[in-house]
Amino acid sequence: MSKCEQCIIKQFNSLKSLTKDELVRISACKTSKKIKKGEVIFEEGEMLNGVYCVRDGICKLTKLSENGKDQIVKMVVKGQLLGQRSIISDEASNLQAIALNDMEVCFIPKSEIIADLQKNPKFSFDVLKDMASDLREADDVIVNMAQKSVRQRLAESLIYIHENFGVNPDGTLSILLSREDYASIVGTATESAIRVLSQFKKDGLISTIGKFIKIEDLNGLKRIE
Amino acid sequence: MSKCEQCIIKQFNSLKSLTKDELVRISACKTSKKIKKGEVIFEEGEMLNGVYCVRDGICKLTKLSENGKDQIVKMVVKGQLLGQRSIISDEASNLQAIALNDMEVCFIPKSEIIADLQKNPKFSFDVLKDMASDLREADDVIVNMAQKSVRQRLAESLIYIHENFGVNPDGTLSILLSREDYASIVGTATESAIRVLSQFKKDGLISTIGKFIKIEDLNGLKRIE
DNA sequence: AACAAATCATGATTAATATCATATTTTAAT
DNA sequence: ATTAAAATATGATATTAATCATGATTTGTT
Repeated sequence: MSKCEQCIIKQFNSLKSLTKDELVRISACKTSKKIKKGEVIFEEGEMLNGVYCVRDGICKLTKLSENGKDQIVKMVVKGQLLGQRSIISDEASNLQAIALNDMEVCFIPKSEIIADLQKNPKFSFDVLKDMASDLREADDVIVNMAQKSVRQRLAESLIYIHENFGVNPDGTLSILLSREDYASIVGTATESAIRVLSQFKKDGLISTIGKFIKIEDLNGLKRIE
Repeated sequence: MSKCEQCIIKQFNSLKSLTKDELVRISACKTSKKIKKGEVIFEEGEMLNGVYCVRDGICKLTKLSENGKDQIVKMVVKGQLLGQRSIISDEASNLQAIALNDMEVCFIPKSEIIADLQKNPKFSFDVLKDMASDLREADDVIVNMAQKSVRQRLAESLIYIHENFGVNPDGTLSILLSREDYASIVGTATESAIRVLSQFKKDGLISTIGKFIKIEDLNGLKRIE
């Protein structure tokens, strides 16, 4: 099993602020896990015993609405941490995590993380910054949900995925999502998401290669009202 | 000017985790301010030089949407801190803060807060918890915005205000908001907010005393679909 | 290869909400 | 007190998106 001290993934999250010693200790008690596409990493309402460091793959964080529909609140990709919020507030998770493709994660026990948070101010400040950034993003999502049309939100989601999660060699979005997932990000009916994507395709804003989506006219998407 | 060490307000926020010494130091460099109803505390895009501790009054945090409408993202009341997020991420504020009534706040310079965050792990863990809680609330708002009707969102906003900000002696909501503010919380047109509130009144779910709103049938509001 | 199940697609209809228009009432200013 | 401006209210209409219905296509399974 590879060692945290040498793992390059941590460069992308707050674990980079841990000392060598702390990393060695974490490495000793962490467990690596492979998670299959579609598998649940943790459930909404579940008490987490630690955080996950995503070494590879992507997952979605969803919340079940009272009307029975799932809403995707955030996507977490390689390099990011999963579950800090619940660990910090010492509450059951408010979100469910589901793998969108095959994943590789390291699980770090809660006690270890909490100890480091209380001992290493640099680490805790880094986690604080992460959370501040998540909060800012959440504010943006709230405003978009409240004020923009489904067309706009879907266009912006495509742009967001393009800019934040990158593209494959052929230019298609690296993340493969079902139409239902898109609907669940945007907060609309699946049929509506399908309709809007079809329209984008007709208008030459996007194209599809198999199930993959490619943005053909980024500026056009940005101009959607 | 009153001293932070003796101020009871801090019991309600993370400043309570500061040591006596730290509080004395903060007390020495803080400034008290009175803010009139409607006054802007800070603008979206403004660099904050510190955080505000709200001693009295209520303010709204809004974000301007691209379509020119303001969205209320959060309300901050007596006892809470204002501006931590921006200070921590060292970015311009993503939100504008406007007083909803006359306020009294203490301004604590950024350098002081940052120093304490880096020195006092208990304080920084407390701020972390605050932020985690804000993030959880933001997730809930996202899901509500995405999945619920205007009627539901407005009903829930009334309940939220009732439960979190309390009522006056006559049972009316302690916070006085314009119909435009309600629209801006729910993310709808002002006319729509007015219409829904009128309907709630006709249905006996709420009543109004002057401009104040009183919840008459809490369970009825909760049952709104 | 054959089949079932899931996903994607599109049309028709309905429901929710935005927008525009216009009163009425309340608040603020002179 | 009078007037202007802002906030509240309500109707009519237009737009957006949800829902219901039905097929086509893709994917996974035996």
